[in-house]
Amino acid sequence: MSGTERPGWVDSREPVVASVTGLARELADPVRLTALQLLSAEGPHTLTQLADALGVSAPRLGNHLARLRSAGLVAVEHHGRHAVYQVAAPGIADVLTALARYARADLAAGPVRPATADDLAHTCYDHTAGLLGVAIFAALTERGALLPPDGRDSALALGGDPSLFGELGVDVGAVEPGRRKLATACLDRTHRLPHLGGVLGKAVLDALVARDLVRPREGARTLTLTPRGTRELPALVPGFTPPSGPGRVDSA
Amino acid sequence: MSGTERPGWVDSREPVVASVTGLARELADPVRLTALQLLSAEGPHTLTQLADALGVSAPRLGNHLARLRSAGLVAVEHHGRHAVYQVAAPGIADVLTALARYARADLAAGPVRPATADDLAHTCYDHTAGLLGVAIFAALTERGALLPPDGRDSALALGGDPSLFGELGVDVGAVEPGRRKLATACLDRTHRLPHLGGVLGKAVLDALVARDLVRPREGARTLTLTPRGTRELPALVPGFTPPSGPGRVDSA
DNA sequence: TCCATCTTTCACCAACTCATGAAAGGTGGT
DNA sequence: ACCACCTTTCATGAGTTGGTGAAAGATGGA
Repeated sequence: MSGTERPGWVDSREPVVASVTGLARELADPVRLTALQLLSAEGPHTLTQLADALGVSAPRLGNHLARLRSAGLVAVEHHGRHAVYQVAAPGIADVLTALARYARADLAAGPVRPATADDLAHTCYDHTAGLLGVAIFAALTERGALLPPDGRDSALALGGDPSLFGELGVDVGAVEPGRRKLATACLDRTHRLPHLGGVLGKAVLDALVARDLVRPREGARTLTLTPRGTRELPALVPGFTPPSGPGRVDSA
Repeated sequence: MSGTERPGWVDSREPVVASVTGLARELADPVRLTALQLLSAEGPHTLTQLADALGVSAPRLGNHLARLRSAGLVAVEHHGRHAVYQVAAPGIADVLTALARYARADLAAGPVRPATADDLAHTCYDHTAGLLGVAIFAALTERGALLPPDGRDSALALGGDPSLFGELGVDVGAVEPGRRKLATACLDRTHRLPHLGGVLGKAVLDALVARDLVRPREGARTLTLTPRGTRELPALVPGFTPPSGPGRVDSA
């Protein structure tokens, strides 16, 4: 449908083009990308918290954060001698999610099948991570059981429709937050998408184990899918499709 | 910039990180971004078609397309002396959509409110463009009335649920494609999101005019929202919210 | 006050990106 | 065969980006 050709299609001064390419440039570096993913999923962090988490030096991270700041993507608030960073552009989360999903499809189409058993499902402290954990989180937010993280608070708010929690075997009202937070988002290290943590995350994992859908392996973090889990989880958690065959996947 | 990163969060060899940052790098240039947007929305193009449309020289575009090709984002097929390019990674459309939506929110939050009357709604040949056209297209695909473009065919396929067409006042069965295609995606120049073209696009515009929701201005491409349109269109087209009043907009 | 800690800035150097223009493959029509 | 056209490659040079380490602001506690 390209009819009349005016110059201006490709013009870095065009606002939308400038906005998109500017954002893409910021996301094109591993440090900046990971920092934004962590801030977006898990809420505000101090510079050293972030530097520790990412395993980079403080000056290196500081330079990148300064860039992100002048791009308007993060904001800093000084509390005493600590600099607390948080995302400043709320819409960034959708972009990060779209990119992470693209990467999953991209790698799945590639030569190496990355889905080891450990990648399929494992525990992160006491909650579910891996592809299963990520799929559960996505289903919860899409079904309105959970509000997606807003990058400003490390605690997650519940949505208006907790029915999916019920289908998973969790009675939300019965889950008591003790010292721990009720629900948090925890960025999956490999998939770069959030999974559910906190007391509610533990409750979901307990329910899955109680229903014999997954089974923890002794002394390891890997969760194995039971035959029943392989059969029932894809229907229970839209978007979760174990890659061909039962829980056993031979790794290197 | 690379090399000595410890196995950890920030490692450009980590597959997901490499995939995302690699994609972001490709999207960080106006020529590559626009080429991908055009190919993704409107289907395959020849190199010179693209170069004409974008207003750049053939060698310049060729270099960028070579990059996109080795990044696996586009594929080329040689037909005689023509090189036909098309997108090779289907998931790219979702990323481009997310980025364009981010840009809209980003610019709306900025100092200058870009929503002129012309930007709100105007005609593109004989169909609806501007914010209204883009919102109609998004609503049609999300409601299942239209399948989103797949980057391989310039013609769009209809979805399984044409009810939104009915609500817009269009009887899909009565629309006869003559020489023109029934439905095409046409990339909006400013918003970088598709709107509906083809005979069906004309039918939608005609229906909106017949219902006195919008009114074409004599001798201009600008469409003005009627009071009725201002009242009824937001309910009819989810996602379309005229920025508080027909013409003038004051900053928040 | 001094000291430890957290944060930011700076300059240098290596590596990368991109536009340009010329020239070299290919292909089809005459 | 020739010519016109479409496409690709190449080298150059200007500009940008990113890691590093040292050093300079800030802040709070002793």
